[in-house]
Amino acid sequence: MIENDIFKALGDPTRRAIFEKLASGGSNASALREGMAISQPAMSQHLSVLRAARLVREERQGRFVMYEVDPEGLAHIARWLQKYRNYWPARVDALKDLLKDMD
Amino acid sequence: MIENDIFKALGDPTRRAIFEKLASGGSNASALREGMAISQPAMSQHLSVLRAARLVREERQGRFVMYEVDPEGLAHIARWLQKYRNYWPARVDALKDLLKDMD
DNA sequence: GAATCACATAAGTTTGTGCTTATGTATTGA
DNA sequence: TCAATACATAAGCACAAACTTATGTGATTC
Repeated sequence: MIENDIFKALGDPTRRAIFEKLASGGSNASALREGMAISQPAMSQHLSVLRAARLVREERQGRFVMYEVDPEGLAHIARWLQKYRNYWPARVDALKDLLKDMD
Repeated sequence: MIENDIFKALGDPTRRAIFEKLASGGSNASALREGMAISQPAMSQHLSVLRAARLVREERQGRFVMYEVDPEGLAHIARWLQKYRNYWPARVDALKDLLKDMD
């Protein structure tokens, strides 16, 4: 049940902050820590949780490990959300616009 | 930080099951329990968490309390997701279709 | 107004989560 | 090959979360 991993991963504010940082550009684990008052092991553990949820993916580059957003996790949320489309309020125009952009 | 409440609420499989049930039709708390191997207090507590996250809303009807999906929580997830639209994979056609339906 | 029904809340227990310090592992460069 | 760097893993601790049983509260019915 991947939804569990995804929602649990995003249920922690520190992890969402890390994810948000990565969303504005890939980075290695050490660089991610800058300005974040978080220990190295804590960061490593958070990244591990995000990776298990497929919200983030890694690629080793020498002795650094580059992290970046994995679209798979986000896509999964989008698919989950879609199941409840009947309940979305009428004012999702912003979302409509964004999808127009993708054409 | 409402995202915390929302994602934490959805991070529990029992709570997602409850939400899913409500998505296919409003119901009172007792009716929700049917076929769910969950105690009455547990259900009440789960509903309380879902309500705090604005994923669900209630309305007292006599001595019953009707629960139904609150669009506000879902909309909040949609808005959150939208921030990362750059990372959505190209194949979100299903989502596009759904938005066409809303026109 | 007393019993009953539908549900909420309280208090306690167990398990899970997020952190810490300590140590291990892979890669690089002197 | 040895030290340093970048990161992962292990173990332990404190707190939160999900359950339980017991009890409280508001609405209905007799």
